[in-house]
Amino acid sequence: MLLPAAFYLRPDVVQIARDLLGKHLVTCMNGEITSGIICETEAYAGITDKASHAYQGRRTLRTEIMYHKGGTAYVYLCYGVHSLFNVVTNQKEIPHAVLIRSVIPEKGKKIMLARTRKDRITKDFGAGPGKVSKILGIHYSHTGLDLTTKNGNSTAAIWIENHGIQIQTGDIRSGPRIGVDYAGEDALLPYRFRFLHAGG
DNA sequence: CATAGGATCGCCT
DNA sequence: GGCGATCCTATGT
Repeated sequence: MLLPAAFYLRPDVVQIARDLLGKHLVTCMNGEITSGIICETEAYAGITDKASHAYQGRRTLRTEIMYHKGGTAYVYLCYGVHSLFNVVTNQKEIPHAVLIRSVIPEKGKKIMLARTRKDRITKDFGAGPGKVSKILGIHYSHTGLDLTTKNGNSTAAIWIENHGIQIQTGDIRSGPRIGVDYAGEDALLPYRFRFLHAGG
């Protein structure tokens, strides 16, 4: 059920990005549980990937989290407004990560509506990395949280569950990542994965 | 210390 | 489809 550390410690970040499709991303913020089914991800392949924050082994206060062991949350602020949630993968010191780009709301929909100040859940409610964090209550201050325990810290916990959803290869679309034009030829790598669920 | 820019979103036309 | 919001982070002086 709860994804074990071994899931994240595997060496192939692209495979992990595929495997995360259909898994449940769960948060518990101040006692409020919300969750969504992951249906879009992007792999960021560490020091050799021009699109990665850790390209060429860059280490800064922000990216240091990427060098933690697989199963750690890497959350950072984008465009001054959006917290983007990533799953760190691979062994300690190897800065691979998977960006979660969209989820289908599952548990705690009422809480999500309150967080977004909307009155109903539309089809694109959890589509987009900024929206994923918004509806699940994830903030960039949550960077560094351990995803392999439900305990987190006193106010926040994030984890991922396997509910046994089987995804056929034909239900996955891959393609280039979004918003990484600056990455030259690496911008063309097919590191983005989408789960084509029923109705979408 | 100053500055430029970003793995986006929502509202406007 | 075009654009402004909004502020942290990284880098340079």
